[in-house]
Amino acid sequence: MVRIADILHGGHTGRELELKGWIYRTRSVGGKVFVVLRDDTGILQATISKDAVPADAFAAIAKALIESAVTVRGTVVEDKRAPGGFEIRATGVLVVHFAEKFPIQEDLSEEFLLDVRHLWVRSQRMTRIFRVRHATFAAVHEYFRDQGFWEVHPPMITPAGSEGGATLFEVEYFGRKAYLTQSWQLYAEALALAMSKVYYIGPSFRAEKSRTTRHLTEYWHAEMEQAWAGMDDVIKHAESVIAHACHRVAEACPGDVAALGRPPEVLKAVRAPFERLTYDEALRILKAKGMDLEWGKDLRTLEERALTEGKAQPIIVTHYPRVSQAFYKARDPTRPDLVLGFDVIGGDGVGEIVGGSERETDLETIRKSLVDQGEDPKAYGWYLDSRRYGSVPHAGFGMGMERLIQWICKLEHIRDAVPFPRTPARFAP
RNA sequence: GCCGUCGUAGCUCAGUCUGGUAGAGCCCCUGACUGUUAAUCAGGUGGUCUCCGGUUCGAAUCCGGACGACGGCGCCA
Repeated sequence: MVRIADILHGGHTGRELELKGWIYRTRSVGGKVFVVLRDDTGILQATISKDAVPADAFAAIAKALIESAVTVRGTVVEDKRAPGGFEIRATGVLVVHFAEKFPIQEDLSEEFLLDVRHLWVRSQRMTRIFRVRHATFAAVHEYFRDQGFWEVHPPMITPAGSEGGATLFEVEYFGRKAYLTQSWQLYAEALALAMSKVYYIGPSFRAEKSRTTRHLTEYWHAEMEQAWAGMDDVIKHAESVIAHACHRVAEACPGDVAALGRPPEVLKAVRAPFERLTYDEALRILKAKGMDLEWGKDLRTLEERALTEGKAQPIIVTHYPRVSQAFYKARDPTRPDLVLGFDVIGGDGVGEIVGGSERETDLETIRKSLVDQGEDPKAYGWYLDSRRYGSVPHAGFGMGMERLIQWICKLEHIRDAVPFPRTPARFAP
């Protein structure tokens, strides 16, 4: 089948061919109808003259509304008057389906677009993002496989959470309570002791009522776990996988990211290592900017924005205070009040893209952390077995795919990084 | 969990302060136009003013409540 993108690249100029697509715009001037068609690769104008096609076909195309499905047979010509510089001059045209009045027009509100999301996904903006998403997923898989990681899959239905008392979606499981996974974390550690280097990309669910431009209740999580590795080892993977994804997207869809507001040159220039600072250094920088954050408090949106302001690529913050960090994060042997944990923080309001850490290997230390956080170690019985049978240093991270895509595409809101976003207020369409 | 804004035609909104027969643009329909770029021009269709209750001779408008949505913060990826 002929692709519009190939026509726009001059690949079919002068040829007679048949194009299938949907009406994106239609204009009529008496004896001529200009129909802009879209397919999955772009938009192209078809020019239909009254005297070049059968009378009934002309009458049909003249009254076909936006989003009608049509096939056009004709010759591809280069013409400056056509949007995009190319058009197809029809010798035949068939309206496969006459669309009803399409609800989406020029003036749009966020609310309405979310109501008709199933139709809005046809827009140029959304299809551009989908192509970038496609390339991003491919790049992340490619990176980990090239680096010798095994793709292994955790369950989506789980008996408990991984982040202490965090917010889980409950599901009824044959009369018992189960939960949708919010991270493969605990399973990853078990799998890393089986397969050494493991990764996976899949959905995570968080029942947090977060009303922000960077939260979804259902999002795609790229996670990795590596045995015989420390924090620095996995930081390198985090930087490299992000850089690799940026490069691949820049190669695969430069026009799409450019149209979305992210010049492909910026993506090509993303390079590891990223700027790295410790939590203590971050606090000093913030203080110099007049933002006094109490030691021990997590960086908030405000602080993350200040730290990434003007940066062309994400930055990394390491060595967070141990207070209120997840129980499985390893203590810094030289500073027991810190953990060997890190975040990759993107600019443009995206914030934390990656969160990771070296894992605590000592059974008793983990037990104590669980108790300190008010958890019952018994509930983590199977997980704690990883510290009973051949416990080794290991580390890993989780990356929010939509956050990465949000950063790459410079999206104002994370919900556009996924076709049908799930947020606290909305789970339809 | 906290704070704020909004709800009128299919869509985007005005009208609400100061109560008196529901408005505009776009879409759509009809007609004109053989190079339009959000085409243009002329005419036309289209309403449970979110819902419930109250005040009033009279409520889109004033009062009370409910519901829904959007935006921001916190938490996280």
